[in-house]
Amino acid sequence: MRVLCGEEIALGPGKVDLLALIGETGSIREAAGRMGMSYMRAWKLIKTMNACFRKPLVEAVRGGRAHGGAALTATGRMALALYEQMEANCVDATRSQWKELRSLLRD
Amino acid sequence: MRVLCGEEIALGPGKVDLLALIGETGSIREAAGRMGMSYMRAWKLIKTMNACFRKPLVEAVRGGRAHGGAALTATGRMALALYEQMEANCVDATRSQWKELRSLLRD
DNA sequence: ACGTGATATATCCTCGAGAATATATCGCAT
DNA sequence: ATGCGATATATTCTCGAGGATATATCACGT
Repeated sequence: MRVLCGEEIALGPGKVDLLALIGETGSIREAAGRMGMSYMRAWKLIKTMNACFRKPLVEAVRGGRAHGGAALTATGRMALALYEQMEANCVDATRSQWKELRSLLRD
Repeated sequence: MRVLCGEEIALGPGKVDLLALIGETGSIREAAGRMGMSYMRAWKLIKTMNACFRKPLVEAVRGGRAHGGAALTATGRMALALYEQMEANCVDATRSQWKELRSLLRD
């Protein structure tokens, strides 16, 4: 499931996982590391997300006591929650057809 | 919405549109033309689909009275119908969250 | 003032997906 | 036999997304 914004992908599975991890860890670098992706890649995903929404989903600070960090904004937490709800609802609403379709698939 | 089969995409928006057009036109070439894609591309999509399912979704004949053509198999029609139902159910099941999420998006 | 560890951003480079091209094949009609 | 119009498949080529690398920036401790 993907949420599009023009040609860009505003939200997809990868971006959502990243959001969740940033919420947990409070760090872009740490979140990227846990997903096995480079900091660069994570940062570009975040840049895209922030550009797609009216308000940023992630806000980061440089320097400071903890040498910087990142956190979800209220909009970010809202978008994450909505996406997860939508996904759960989809799985639920397609269960019977999905079962039938899987039986037609090879693996 | 995408249906995966290992690493391959068994069904996605493009493939489903192609299936529908083949059902209507009875020809891979004609269907590809209407979607503005090359015959090669359409043929590769079909090859992938047929490989992902236990039985082919599209069967084609070469030569003959009408100089060949293509048609959906029973499995093909079933898969197409199931996908369309799943999509409709998803849209329905996520309407409220989707509306809320859209209000957070820029466009 | 300087080191530190995080974010921010530009620049180069690689690799592979997909387009383009070319060719083979089929089965019937004439 | 030969032509036709469709499918079938290999081969070559191109281009751009994404990774790798390098560097700048920040703000606080010490």
